[in-house]
Amino acid sequence: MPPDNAQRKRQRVTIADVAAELSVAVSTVSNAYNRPDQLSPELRARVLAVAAQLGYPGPDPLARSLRQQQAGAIGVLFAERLRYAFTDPAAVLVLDGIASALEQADLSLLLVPGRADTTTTVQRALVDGFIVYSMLEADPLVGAALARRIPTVLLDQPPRAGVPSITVDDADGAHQIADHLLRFGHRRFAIITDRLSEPLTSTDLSLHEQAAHTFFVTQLRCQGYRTALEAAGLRWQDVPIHECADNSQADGAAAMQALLHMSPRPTAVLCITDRLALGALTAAQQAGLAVPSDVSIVGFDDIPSAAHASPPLTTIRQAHRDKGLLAGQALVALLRGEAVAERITLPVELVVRGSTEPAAGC
Amino acid sequence: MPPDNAQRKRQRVTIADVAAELSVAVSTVSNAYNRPDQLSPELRARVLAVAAQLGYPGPDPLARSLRQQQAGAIGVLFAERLRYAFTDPAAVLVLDGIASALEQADLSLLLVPGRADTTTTVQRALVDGFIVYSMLEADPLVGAALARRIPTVLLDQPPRAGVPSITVDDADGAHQIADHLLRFGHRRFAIITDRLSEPLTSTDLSLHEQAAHTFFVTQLRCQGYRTALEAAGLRWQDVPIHECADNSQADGAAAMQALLHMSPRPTAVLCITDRLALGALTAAQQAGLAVPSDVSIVGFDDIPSAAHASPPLTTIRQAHRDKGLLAGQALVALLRGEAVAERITLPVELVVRGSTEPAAGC
DNA sequence: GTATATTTCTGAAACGTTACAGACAAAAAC
DNA sequence: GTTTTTGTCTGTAACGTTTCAGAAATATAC
Repeated sequence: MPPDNAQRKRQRVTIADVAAELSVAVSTVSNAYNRPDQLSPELRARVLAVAAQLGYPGPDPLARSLRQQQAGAIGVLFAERLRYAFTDPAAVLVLDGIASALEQADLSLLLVPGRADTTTTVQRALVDGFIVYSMLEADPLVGAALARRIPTVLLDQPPRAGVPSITVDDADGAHQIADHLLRFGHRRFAIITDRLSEPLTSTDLSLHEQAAHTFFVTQLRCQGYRTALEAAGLRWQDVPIHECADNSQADGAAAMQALLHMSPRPTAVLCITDRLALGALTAAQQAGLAVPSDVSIVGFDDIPSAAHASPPLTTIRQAHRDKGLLAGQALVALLRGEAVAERITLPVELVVRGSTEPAAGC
Repeated sequence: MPPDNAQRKRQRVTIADVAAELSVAVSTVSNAYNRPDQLSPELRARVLAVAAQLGYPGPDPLARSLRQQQAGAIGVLFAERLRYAFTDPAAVLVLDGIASALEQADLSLLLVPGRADTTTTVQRALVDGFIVYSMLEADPLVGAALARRIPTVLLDQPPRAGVPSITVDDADGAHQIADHLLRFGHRRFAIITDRLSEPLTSTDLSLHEQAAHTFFVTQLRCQGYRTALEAAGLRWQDVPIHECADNSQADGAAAMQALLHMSPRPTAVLCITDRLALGALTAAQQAGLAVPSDVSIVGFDDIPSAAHASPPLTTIRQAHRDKGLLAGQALVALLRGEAVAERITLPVELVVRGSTEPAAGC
């Protein structure tokens, strides 16, 4: 299709053209669209007819939004790559929840691409507010969003004073699921996690230093594992941690393969997400190991496919969709000038399924 | 959190305030942000310092967009409920593809909620273009989008003159997969489809009448089934069609249960999507039937979980992600004033897996 | 030392609306 | 027959930027 068709950028028809054609005031044309009660039905009909004839596409949204000082959309900042939003099952559920909240408020949802090299998309996003979801605390995009000084809600983010935050009790979940394995008599653990800036092998201080470069939920979950294992008398330094570049099944499988070469082999593998766990599961089985009799594997998140794996995955359930819904509702409330809780922490629940059993010799 | 905190709508700081404070022209402040080469580094530093001190959040995106006549985002119209976009695996892949294309062009993606009762969200969407994806042709939202007279690409939609359209050869796919079953000797078919306005049991004319109220791909696929079956000497009127309200596994299962009560029972079930097929599969198995020996089941789309089902699903593969990518790229080209193909049709591929086998007695 | 660039800053005109106060006439109230 | 209300329509001032031609000052060329 040549560009010189109906979609070509031809001379723009504005409200002024319609007004001129009819010899009425521009405000009258405006009223025809926005306040039908402010003019006679006959005139309104004429205005609309002339507008159609002239090819006037209706009031320009940008001009209207500038005048009314509202964009009618909220922005979601999530992950480095926009496409990731559509790939991760847990994220999909969260976005679904956000979408539900917005739908009720007639707001649109702007997905802002998070290229690390520029913050301009955030600075120029036409939105009335932001939901910042699972970004690195040090990510410039987060700073750029907060610098906009528009209503913002943090979701799975380190809380900041003055900004409503919704978080999940990830540390508790990690603690619970590690405890579950400890009660089964497991003593040789390994951890498969997504990207850490450095292995979590040093002191608390170092934990804090690297915090800004580690995903908040990753931090919390690792902390949960740690406190549980240390409470059982295990030394954190002795627990092998395998770090994956991506939260994907493929990376989980690769990590598992690496762990299987260790000796003594771990009898329980703590995966920081279900996707990694599912990968680990298949890798273990392909290596000829039986799950859970040779090795117990647990995940985190209870994504839909966790229940359908064989064996089904023992994991930590959280209400992904409600989490998103809550965040969306909080932002909507903020936009309306209503009060909002500064901090909400959602509970988690241990879901025991077939991928775990007592350690051999118990 | 009380609304009177840092996020309260306080007196707004504009570029003029910064300029006044410094006794420079507003254009100088503007240049400090947008054209650093247009002013001395010292003055620029002073401007930025004063801006920070005054709490100026940077140039207002709405005003900038109005002035520059571009929103920096494109809108996607999809399904009735925004949340559906995040639920359907095929749609997720398509959106992922669209997102990739936009990411490269530094454009954001606006998901417009499609409430049938109002078109205002479409009319007011702050976007430079639209991708209309799998909407009912008669949906007012589609009309509203086209009425905006901004660059638009149709995806899995009935083509319209002057608007670039990207479609998939769904009819061919349906024909192929029906043929596959016919070659296996099947003669007793049933069809499970998503919402139709009326059962597809009448003449071609009626097909056209209801077209505007049926999803385009549903139409194409049903046509494909029909031509294949009729070419094999079967009468379309004799083929039971079960219509589902939603494209969900649950609805597919319910449909299958209904079909199982028929006698003679169909030996082959054509499902118009993989999700319906997966539901049908489990329902058949729960009813004590073996798939494929008692009944062959096929899907359409080759979503990721189709390969992981047991038995894995025979289906029609299409390049969901590439489809979205192509649509995104076409829209980007349109926005740049480049020429774009008016019509692209993507091929499909039959993927034979374990859910089909020759009919008993062959 | 004049003419020509170059750098740095300015002012006003858009961008296309909507909100609001008011003008005018016709209808309603007393 | 005056006042009050109602119904229609108008004009103008925002909304907060960016753009662009040009002014002023400073540097460069000859």
